[in-house]
Amino acid sequence: MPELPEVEVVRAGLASSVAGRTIGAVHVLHPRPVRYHLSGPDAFASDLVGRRVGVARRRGKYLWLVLAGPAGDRSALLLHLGMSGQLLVQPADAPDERHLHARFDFADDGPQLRFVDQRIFGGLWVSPQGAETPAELAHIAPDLFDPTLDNDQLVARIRARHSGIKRVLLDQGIVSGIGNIYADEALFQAGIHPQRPGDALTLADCSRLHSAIRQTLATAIREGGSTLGRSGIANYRRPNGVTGHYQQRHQVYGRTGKPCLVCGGPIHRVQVAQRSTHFCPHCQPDSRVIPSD
DNA sequence: CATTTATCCTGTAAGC
DNA sequence: TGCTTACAGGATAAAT
Repeated sequence: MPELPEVEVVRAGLASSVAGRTIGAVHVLHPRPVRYHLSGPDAFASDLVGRRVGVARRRGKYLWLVLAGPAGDRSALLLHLGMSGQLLVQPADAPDERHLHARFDFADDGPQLRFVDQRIFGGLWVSPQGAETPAELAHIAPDLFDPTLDNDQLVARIRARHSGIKRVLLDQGIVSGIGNIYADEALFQAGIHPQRPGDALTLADCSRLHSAIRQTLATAIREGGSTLGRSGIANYRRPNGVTGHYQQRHQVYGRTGKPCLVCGGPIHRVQVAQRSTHFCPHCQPDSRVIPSD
């Protein structure tokens, strides 16, 4: 479930656990997660050994570790968790996790950084000039916490789309960081039907949606993100192994058929962009424009 | 051109 | 108990 809140919590966890440490060895146990590092797994490892980890940054669902090193080198270790990726900081003597695909040992022989990913949709690669903003992220829009976000432009782009608003929110080229869970939660909070066309949103709708997204994401970050299910394998955890708690605050996601916490009516589920979409038909009417206040 | 779908993977849970 | 099918946090190339 790594969406913006989970990635931000992971970023903060890495900032406090691996920043300032020097990479001693890199073990790639499965080639797929480093598929975007075009020179191959061995080159991926050798590009990182001896580098000191600096600041941990994030944009949308991507995060990167700036690498201090030879003067003038501005490279970064770029990471994406995909659907089921986890970054765990573990003692060197901890047994290998199931689906452990890459391990970073540090020169101080302290806890290791491990990349674990059941579905292997995630990826790790070195971005040569990626210290500020990796070139690989050129097509990814700023997220709602990015100071460079142009809100007027965002509203214009939303209202230029005829697709349903949920599909628009999931498009990382429009605004980044929002995934399936937080799209549903934010649209519920804003009182907007997920299939309302973007070009049918009023300015007041956009303003309410903007506030709802920011509040939803900010609260989720404070709660450590959302950890779903009980199976453990593919579940999101912070690098220190602690689970998130925001799933307890979900209003619509995963609540199909249960009573809406506002009006009591049943939560519906439909498919939007091949993703399960949860909403309250009463609180999120299809066509009617809801007054701002 | 904008928009939608099919696909990459493994695992779990539900239905028969 | 076993087998089959649907579904799961995302991103993107290919098709429409």
